[in-house]
Amino acid sequence: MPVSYGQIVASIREAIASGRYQPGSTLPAEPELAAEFGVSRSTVNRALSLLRSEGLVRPQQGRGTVVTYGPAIRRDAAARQQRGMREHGGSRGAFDAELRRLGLEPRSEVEVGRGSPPSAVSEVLGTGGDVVFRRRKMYASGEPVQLATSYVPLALAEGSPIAERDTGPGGLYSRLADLGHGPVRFTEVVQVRTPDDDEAEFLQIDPDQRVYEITRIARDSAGRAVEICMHVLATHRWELAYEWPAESPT
Amino acid sequence: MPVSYGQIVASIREAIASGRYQPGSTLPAEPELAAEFGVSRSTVNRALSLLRSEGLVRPQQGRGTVVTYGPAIRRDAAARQQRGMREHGGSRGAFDAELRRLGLEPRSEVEVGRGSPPSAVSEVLGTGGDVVFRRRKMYASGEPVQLATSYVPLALAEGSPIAERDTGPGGLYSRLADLGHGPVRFTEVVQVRTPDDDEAEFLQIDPDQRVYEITRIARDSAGRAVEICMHVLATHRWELAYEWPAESPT
DNA sequence: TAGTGGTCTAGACCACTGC
DNA sequence: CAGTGGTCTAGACCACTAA
Repeated sequence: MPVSYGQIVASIREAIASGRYQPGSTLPAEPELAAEFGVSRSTVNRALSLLRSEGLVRPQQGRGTVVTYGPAIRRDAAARQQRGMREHGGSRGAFDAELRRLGLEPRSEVEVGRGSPPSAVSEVLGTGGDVVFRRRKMYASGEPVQLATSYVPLALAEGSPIAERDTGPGGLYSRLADLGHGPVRFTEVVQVRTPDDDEAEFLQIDPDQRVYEITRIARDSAGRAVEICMHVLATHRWELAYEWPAESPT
Repeated sequence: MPVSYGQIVASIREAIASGRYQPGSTLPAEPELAAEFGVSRSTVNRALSLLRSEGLVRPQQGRGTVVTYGPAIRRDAAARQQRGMREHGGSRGAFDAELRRLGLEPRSEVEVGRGSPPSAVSEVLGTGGDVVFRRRKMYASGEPVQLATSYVPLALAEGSPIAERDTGPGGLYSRLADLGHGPVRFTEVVQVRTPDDDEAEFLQIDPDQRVYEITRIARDSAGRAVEICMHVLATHRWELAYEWPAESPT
């Protein structure tokens, strides 16, 4: 009875969990593992591919296969929208504060523009018209970790810092509040999928790894959607936290 | 230049998205696709494996590879804990109402017991002692879709319907309210990982597909954790929805 | 029984790394 | 240069399905 591919996955995964292979260390080479398990290198390679797609291991051509460091950056959805959180986070809002609290160095690149949004977005915003979009690339201590694109109806954003590169203290939501459309209620929908080519390249992940796609809708006190934001994050680097009261006010 | 595995994935994915391959229909056989793309069957098989791990396609030995029906059952975390939702949902709480609204037939199997919880759970509950656990297997129109295990401190649950198979109208949270420990605040943490063998078998998914692992903590008005519940759901069948107010009361 | 997908093999060629 | 992982091949055997 040959040793199956799944057994090799389980065996290596267990060896990592138990500490026999330390994070940062290099696994035995594929031909070596093939000999150890008594299988061909193809079979070992397939097993390592699965572990790579989980983010447990990072095979590198010419170097070897290294065990990845721990997992998760926590994204706390409720806390991000707290006023206090935003104002302590420096000029760019929640992402900065979030990462600094974890001892990481946040950095963002913003691209601002106008145009017609994807149809799914324009349906929710209701206005048939154009939007201001803010496309952000976000880094933690130099490593790319998140993509986010915000859409705000052009009629709201025009003439305010929302349409500028720097939205000022407190970020986008504080500017919406200045305009009398401060968001009072948020919804997020979380999905998991494989990244497209652009996302995979930016996040430095493989096409068979997984990303969260998070769609947030911010509504003002009149119930109008004033911003839609789509986030893309690698699932093996992030965990998502939510908090809400038992009986939400309507 | 050989046609690469990634191109085949992209090509088939696109053919499905564009409707050239309809949900429920069967793809051309692997040897046929191999001829079409000019590659070996191994390469086609690998490409289909990836599409299978995404849940886009379901290869079946002896039958063929069928295109999967649409994706998502929505799990609305905030709405689940609304009193009105619970009471309209029949006897077993939120899950039933959730699925009925989607036109699916809910069914649950519950196993109730006492014992010492996993260490991570007992840390949060604070009490070093035992718990009542409620392990549920949940089905939608006969198909297994969710695993959930609740932990409630034994001191709280003892002598109440919480420790029985049927928790009565409104479910577990209504019984906690009866005891003066009705939850007023919820937190959930979402992670994505591969299923263990038991989960894969119950959910009828492959070991390289992905599940959400959701950890919910329910707290009473004193801030005490009165229940911890862990959910396991296949990522390709569910999307998660959250809703919360801008300035949450402390 | 013929045809399907699941899996493993032995070998090959490649791009890349580090000495 | 030798050694690494990435990928593809041609073939094999298996378990399973449907006729």
